[in-house]
Amino acid sequence: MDRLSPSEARQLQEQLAGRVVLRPLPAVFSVLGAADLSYIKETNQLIAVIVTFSWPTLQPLESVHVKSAIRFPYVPGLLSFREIPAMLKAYAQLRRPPDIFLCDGQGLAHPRRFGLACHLGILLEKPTVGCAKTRLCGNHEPLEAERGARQPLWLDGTQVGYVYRSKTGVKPLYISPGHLADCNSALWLVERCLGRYRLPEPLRAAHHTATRLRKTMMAT
DNA sequence: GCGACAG
DNA sequence: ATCTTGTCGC
Repeated sequence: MDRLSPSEARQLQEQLAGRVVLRPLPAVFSVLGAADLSYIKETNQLIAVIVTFSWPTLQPLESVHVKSAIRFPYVPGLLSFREIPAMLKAYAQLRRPPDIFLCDGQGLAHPRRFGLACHLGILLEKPTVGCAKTRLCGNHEPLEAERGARQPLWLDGTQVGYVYRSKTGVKPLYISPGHLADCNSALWLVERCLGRYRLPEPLRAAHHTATRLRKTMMAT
């Protein structure tokens, strides 16, 4: 999965998309993981952070991070090829592997039905859920402004996820199953992870850690 | 050809 | 993603 051309990457996505399994998330599990990245412009590197939490209490368990050289440019639709190498490196540092992963990006809500969350799920063979801050593709009916409002996200006549207003008056979240999950349980998981803010707490924690590390490392 | 386009 | 201050609205 290293030095692919964009067209080869798209071809690989179409192939791997056939392996994605859609089904409800496990009813019982004990560790939830969340991953996020920050970018170090000066060295053209990525910092990958994975934070794990006990479920369902969401108490922090451990946090790992790695620096990784960028091997693939950012291309809309091919984000996973840029981020996954760093995420796998961080994953190897974990003492206790998560049962389920929350990802900062799309899952099924992708032109070839193979967003970042699907890719990570297939490689780790674990349930994953995608939670993106903005839309990549798909259409939906108008969303009410109140917290909790939701609309199915459609792509070519099939539902690929939900557009979900996590807080009143904020921009919605784009939630879609990655692997070993489905639209409804993906939304359920995100709802269960919400705290006071727009983003689910695990992703906020991973994002804050990644951002803080970037600034810390710039001074090194 | 034109607009859209996760992080 | 990152570059960036004040400011409008819950």
